[in-house]
Amino acid sequence: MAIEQTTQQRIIDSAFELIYAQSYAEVGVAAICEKAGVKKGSFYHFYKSKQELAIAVLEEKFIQQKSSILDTTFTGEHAALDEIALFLEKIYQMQSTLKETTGHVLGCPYGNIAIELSSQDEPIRKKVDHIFSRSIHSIRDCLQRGADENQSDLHGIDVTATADAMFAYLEGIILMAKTQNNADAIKKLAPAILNIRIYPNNA
Amino acid sequence: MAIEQTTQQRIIDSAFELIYAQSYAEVGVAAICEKAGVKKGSFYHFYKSKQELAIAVLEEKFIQQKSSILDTTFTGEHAALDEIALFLEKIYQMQSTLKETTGHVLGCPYGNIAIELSSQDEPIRKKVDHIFSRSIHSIRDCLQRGADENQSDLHGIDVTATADAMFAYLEGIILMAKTQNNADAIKKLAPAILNIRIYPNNA
DNA sequence: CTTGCAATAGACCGACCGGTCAACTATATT
DNA sequence: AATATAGTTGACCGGTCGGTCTATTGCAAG
Repeated sequence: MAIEQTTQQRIIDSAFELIYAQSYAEVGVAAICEKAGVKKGSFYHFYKSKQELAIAVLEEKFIQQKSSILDTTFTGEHAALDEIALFLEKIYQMQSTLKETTGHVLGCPYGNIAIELSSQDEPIRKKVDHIFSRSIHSIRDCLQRGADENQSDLHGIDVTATADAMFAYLEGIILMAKTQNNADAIKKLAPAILNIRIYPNNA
Repeated sequence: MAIEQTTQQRIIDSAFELIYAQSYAEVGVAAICEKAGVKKGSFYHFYKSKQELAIAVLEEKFIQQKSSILDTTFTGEHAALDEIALFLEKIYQMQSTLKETTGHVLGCPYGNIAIELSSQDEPIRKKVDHIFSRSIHSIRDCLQRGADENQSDLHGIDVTATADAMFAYLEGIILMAKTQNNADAIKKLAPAILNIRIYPNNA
């Protein structure tokens, strides 16, 4: 049962938790080190800067969440829109749990970083952009299958643009839930994602 | 022609510009004072803390933007969905101009603050929440009129929830544009806002 | 002319920031 | 046992943070 974690893993986990609960700027390297039980010198042995750590955290945590959430939701076993609805339900559950345990709806860890740092730190902006792309990819594949199988009225949509739009809506309702500090906003607004559509050449 | 500004106004304008372009945490009181041409002692004569200033900035700038954007868009002179489309077009224009002038799509000034500080600073969270409520109010009134007049297929929708959903979508596409540092994302995703609908009792 | 107060000025504070560094230890290889 | 290397330690750096304090100015009312 002994959970043996490497120093690097403890740094990444601590950094994620602190930054997610607060913000990138608010969490200092010293706080991350303290939580991880690591001295500052060791920290800079593994990462040459706070920024480099942040990028490692984003990648590591996304990979974890992709396999635990995205890949278990978009399995291709159910109707496309059912899988999307299930996805939002899981997001709601997570934010709801966060509210209960921490007192705050913390929102999307990647969206939070994107908004805080996109205009100040280009490497981090690109990292989040890439993570968003990979998330949207899961939605796009789901929609593509639905369109190919003539599910709902998905036939004829611009699959890529519609996946982008649905993801944007998801980020939007998470932002509202965080601003209201109330996860129920997600539950209330979730259904509307199912009738988002973008069609080709409607410029 | 002499634009005489009070010290307080210069502080608020400087703070808004700096915080909008960077972030709340990244911009120090000293930087705000320097940009405003004010000494620190004067700053703390008017505001008892950086937080108090931030709240004043949010209120002041929202009032300005409400009268210059919301009130000139949602006039009741056009069809409801036309006014909403026009609103998104204006948002696109603003972000596009920002990209050209500053090199960055800066996103929503209130959404940025909400995400950065909601889980750390309750008074600021509440302030942004209230600003969002007032913005959504404009959309709701617009939709209500459209529903009353049987425009499009707006009759029978949950007007309040649909207004919330449309606003969430707006925030979402602005977030995507900021993350991609490309205002065109707004233009591409904007049309889908028009078929967002939430109906009563679909729990 | 004087009293009083809003506004300005700028030196100063302890705390904390990200990051560096030289010294030390543990482990694996030869 | 000797060596090399990865990992650890904690003191230390200059700079910045939000905020305080005292002294001074400008102006308006008596």
